[in-house]
Amino acid sequence: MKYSKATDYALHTMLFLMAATPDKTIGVHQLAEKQGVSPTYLSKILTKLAKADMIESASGAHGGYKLKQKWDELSLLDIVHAIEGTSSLFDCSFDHGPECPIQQVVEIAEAKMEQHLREHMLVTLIIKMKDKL
Amino acid sequence: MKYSKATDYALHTMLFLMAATPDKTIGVHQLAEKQGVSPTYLSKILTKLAKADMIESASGAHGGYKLKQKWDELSLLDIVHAIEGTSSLFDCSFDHGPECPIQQVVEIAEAKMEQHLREHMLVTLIIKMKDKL
DNA sequence: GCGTGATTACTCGGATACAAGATGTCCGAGTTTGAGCGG
DNA sequence: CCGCTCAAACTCGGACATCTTGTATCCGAGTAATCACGC
Repeated sequence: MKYSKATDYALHTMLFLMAATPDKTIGVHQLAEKQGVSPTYLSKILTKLAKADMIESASGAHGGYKLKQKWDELSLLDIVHAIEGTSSLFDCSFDHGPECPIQQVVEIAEAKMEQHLREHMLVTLIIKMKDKL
Repeated sequence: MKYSKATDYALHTMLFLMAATPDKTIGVHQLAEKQGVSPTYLSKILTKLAKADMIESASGAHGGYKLKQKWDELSLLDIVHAIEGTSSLFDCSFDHGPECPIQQVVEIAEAKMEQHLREHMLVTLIIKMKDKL
């Protein structure tokens, strides 16, 4: 049970974009190189973020990705959800009545984790690590 | 990002064992049938629980699995850890200094989830659903 | 100088390849129980 | 009635087979900027 590497790439890419001038578009190539990923693969991940309306892509020469408007309101959870999806951690496959007690406990636990991720904005992370990007 | 079905099977199997007379050994076949899994596969999962010292196996005729001593002290988290492993949700693959701030946030979030799972004992779940097994 | 077209530098999206892990099956080996059988 | 043997009913563990998902690459198509060229 792990977050995929895609989540890792997505998070770091968002930090890069925020650390740079927020309005500037940056090419996939440059973003990929910093993290040692192939540009095509990163592009796929960024497409997901674009569909989640967090960034937007500009095609053509000097194209690339840049942040959308409310980028300073994004939390860690937003990114995780965009990449990993929002479905529950646990699906009870045994039929015992309307609600599985195990399921309920796990869902609350999951909610606590998500709450913590929701409380942490990407912007505040930038401050902590701006010099290390 | 999901718990595997194996975790699901493991949890339910533990509940079955607890709902039955705790000292009784029950065959894999019977346990598997209730959940609609193949006995051989379930056996693999139960081997993990046995290695984690939660249950013990008795071979030979009338063999099967039964709970070990401190079964009433087991939490949901114990089972999850036994099956899913204990490694962290997130591995930062980007090199920026000793500690990745993202990593720290995720780890705390994860700890909150685990705390909640740790607080819920399997025994208390049994009470809620004893009639539905 | 200005429009037009070609070139270049990009992203986009689908198709595909590859790898790893989850899921599930098969079988040979070992172990305990209990029944059958001979003394 | 006792003890020995043997078959039956199990689990154990390793070796596979299969399926799904994550990871990654390739390429054709589209698009925007820029440059070249002709008027």
